Amino acid sequence: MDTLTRAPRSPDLPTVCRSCEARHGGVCSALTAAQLMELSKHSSRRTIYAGNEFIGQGESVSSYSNILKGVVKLSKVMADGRQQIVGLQFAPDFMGRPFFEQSRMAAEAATDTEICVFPRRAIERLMAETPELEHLLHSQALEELEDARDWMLTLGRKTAQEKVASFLSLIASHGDPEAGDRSVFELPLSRADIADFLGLTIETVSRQMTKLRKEGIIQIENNRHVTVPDLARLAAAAGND
Amino acid sequence: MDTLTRAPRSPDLPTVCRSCEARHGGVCSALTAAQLMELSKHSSRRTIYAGNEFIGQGESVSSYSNILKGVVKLSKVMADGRQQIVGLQFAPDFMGRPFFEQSRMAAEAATDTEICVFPRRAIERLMAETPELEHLLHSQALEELEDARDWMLTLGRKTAQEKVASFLSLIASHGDPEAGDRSVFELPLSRADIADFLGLTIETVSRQMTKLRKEGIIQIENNRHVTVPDLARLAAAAGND
DNA sequence: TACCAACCTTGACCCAGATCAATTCCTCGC
DNA sequence: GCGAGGAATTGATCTGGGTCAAGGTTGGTA
Repeated sequence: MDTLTRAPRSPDLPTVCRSCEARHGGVCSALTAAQLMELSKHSSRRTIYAGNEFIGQGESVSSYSNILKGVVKLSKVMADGRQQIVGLQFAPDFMGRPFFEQSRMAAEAATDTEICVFPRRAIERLMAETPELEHLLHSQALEELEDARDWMLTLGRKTAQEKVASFLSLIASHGDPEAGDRSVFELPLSRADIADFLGLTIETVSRQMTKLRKEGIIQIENNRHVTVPDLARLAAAAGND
Repeated sequence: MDTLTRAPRSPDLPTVCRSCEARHGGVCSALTAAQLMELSKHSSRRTIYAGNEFIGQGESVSSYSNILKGVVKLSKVMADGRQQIVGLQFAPDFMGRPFFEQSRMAAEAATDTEICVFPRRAIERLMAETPELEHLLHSQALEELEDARDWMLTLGRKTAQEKVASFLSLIASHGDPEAGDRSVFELPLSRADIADFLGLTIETVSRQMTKLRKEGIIQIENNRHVTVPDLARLAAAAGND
């Protein structure tokens, strides 16, 4: 590993994953063009339809992936069926649990999702020879940790109203930036999923959405299409300082 | 960084932090003896008494530390004072938020605590030149992330009874292993802290402890000293499959 | 050995959110 | 356009855990 000579990054070669024919998110930006080409040979694109679970809780994981499009929910389930969504992954997030053979949660497509899959071994080899890649994944993990801890505050200490407003704020800030306008977005989750994310019931989520609507903080069309006239007001309703 | 020659690990030199005169936890095991000696020059030992906050929320962080003894609680506070403990750090955990200049939470000693402090820059320099160190901190971060997500399930979906039992299980499994027996331990947190960790009130924590006591699942002496006759029964009460 | 202050427990009551039970609303196939 | 079936809303009622209010313990101090 010490003796490995890394190919210099060449600006001539496109830094895209060939098999995906799409620019990857974070992972690829730490790789040289040569490494990317090599990785491309082992990677493949997959489409996963909404509601499809593609990694089960307790399952062994032999591949990692980049999310190219869509939203993936990560959840933990108790023996009696109680469920908690512990994280959402948006494009262009990298998904994988380096070092853990067994997944301790399930991954399911919330919306129709496209991912680029590479074998676990390929990433681990690259990580061993490219400190920049490990650094990138490390900082991603720390950000996810920070997000998870923010959500713990939401779960443990906020009221139903604040939880729902927090969720809407989260989606507003992670929503498709192509639309340009952060104040109009589609909800990627059903009411049932929102409830599982917030530690509430479907009925409570629905009631709080109605309440926010009647207070003029949000507008809802066709269940999923949300408009927020004033994002600051929503943030205030979420209890954010 | 590519050209840096790392000193070989020498078995003759003790891999301990000189100024601490104590063996470090994870961080130091990835360093060579020479690096450890160098790090020792910049590190110092500190004692922090229970209840002392040593990193404030929003404060800028210029040093990292190893916990040598004691328990540290990490917490987030809302503008109106509602508080959530988002993690506990036990010896010999490494504490620090590489890459984040600003701490987004507070760190406070739960019990009397001894830490070994080094400047942020020193660790960052070492991390840049030692991939093993980054790898170690990366895997620690992933484990903390997994723990945080497990706790999200506890916060979002468990009953008060299950939450308290989950907390006791956690302490039993992280408690001082010198005692040998995992079924007898001192609680490192007050009832108020336990409540903040579980998203409950003091009164509810107290009532659930009494209930567990009356059911014979635990014994309590002097508020803090706990005996668990049957750890499996406690785990079952915590809702763990 | 007595006092004080912080911490913990217990009781009575209340309310936010859960549960149970209908409707009503979308979406999609035909 | 029509109907079927899942998804969402709304209403009525219940309850787990919060709130408010006393006491009881414990440990430190003199």
